[in-house]
Amino acid sequence: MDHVDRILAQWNKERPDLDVGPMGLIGRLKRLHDQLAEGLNHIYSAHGLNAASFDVLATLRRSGAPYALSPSALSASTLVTSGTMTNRLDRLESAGLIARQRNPQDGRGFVVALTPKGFTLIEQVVSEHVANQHALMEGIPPHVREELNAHLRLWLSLLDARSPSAESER
Amino acid sequence: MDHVDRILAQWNKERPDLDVGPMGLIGRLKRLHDQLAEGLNHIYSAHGLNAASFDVLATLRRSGAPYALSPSALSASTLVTSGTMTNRLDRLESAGLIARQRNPQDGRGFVVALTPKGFTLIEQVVSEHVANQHALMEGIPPHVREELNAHLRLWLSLLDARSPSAESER
DNA sequence: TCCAATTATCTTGACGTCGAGATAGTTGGA
DNA sequence: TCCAACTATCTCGACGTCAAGATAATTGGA
Repeated sequence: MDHVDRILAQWNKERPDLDVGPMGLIGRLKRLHDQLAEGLNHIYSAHGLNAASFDVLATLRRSGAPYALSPSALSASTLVTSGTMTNRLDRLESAGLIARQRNPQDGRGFVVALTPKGFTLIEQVVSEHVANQHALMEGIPPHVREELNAHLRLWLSLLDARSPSAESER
Repeated sequence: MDHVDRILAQWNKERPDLDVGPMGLIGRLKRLHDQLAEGLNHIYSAHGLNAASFDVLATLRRSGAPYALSPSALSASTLVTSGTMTNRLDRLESAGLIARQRNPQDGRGFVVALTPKGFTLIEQVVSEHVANQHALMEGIPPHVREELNAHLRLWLSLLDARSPSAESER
């Protein structure tokens, strides 16, 4: 009897006409998402970061040398708007973790690169982050992980197929 | 090969020392969460609501007659801070969907109740919301739903057991 | 060569959320 | 009866995000 079960019980009493099966699943997924976000945040904040700044630094790091991308490429990769990316970059720049240089090939644009300080930091934080993710899944048996992964992938693909929005796949 | 797979492939190339299995699962869960949130939002916004206001109205509705709770009870139920609840209630009150009355039993507090307009609205929106949730799971076979539900419940219980934070259960 | 259309990025204003602190009212014990 | 401690709610300031629009530079075709 968790938080979600209590909500379903209330609906069953108040609106017995509704089949709230999907609500249970979706609700539990949301709760899990929130708990995981909180768990991940511990590592970020221990290094003066948050999910937004980690997201940018990690994207630059995993893009490979020279660890530089345009703001447009970054916002496309991280699925946020250009305004949001401007804000993130402003903060990371004043923290000295990234540097913006004008793109010599295209005067309209910039190239955003990890500074040595930014590289060193993200290298460390990513290691801790991955270890933390392992810890957050501790106790979940391998076959459960496999099924979860397969089921989430299926659900995601069904939704992506229906929403003509982002995510072209391939 | 979806968005998550591409990220994992980059990490495997750049940091082959890291085991990013859990990252795949957690990443996919986050993507799914975001897609579902977007899907749910369609119904909310069609009625001038968003997730925050729906959350409050639905909590009042499923609490049963007389559809009234204190701001504290509401923020506890919806897992947001008191400041956030004040903001939500301000907006719902100016929209005429809820009414705040001083609590006659305790001069410090208020009682927040659905107005007739608020009740009629949430009654309709909840019906559409539940139908929408069914639609968002269309194509997922029954046994997958059962396994997903069981697995998410397990994961959630493991996390709750470890974080002494909210969620006392029972 | 020019310029209208396009593109890259930043700016602005509105939200929603949080944490910390302020305000007002209640309560239990000396 | 008083008042220190507690409680309910609101206020304030800082973030992070988005949508829409502004600014500046590039580009392709007449």
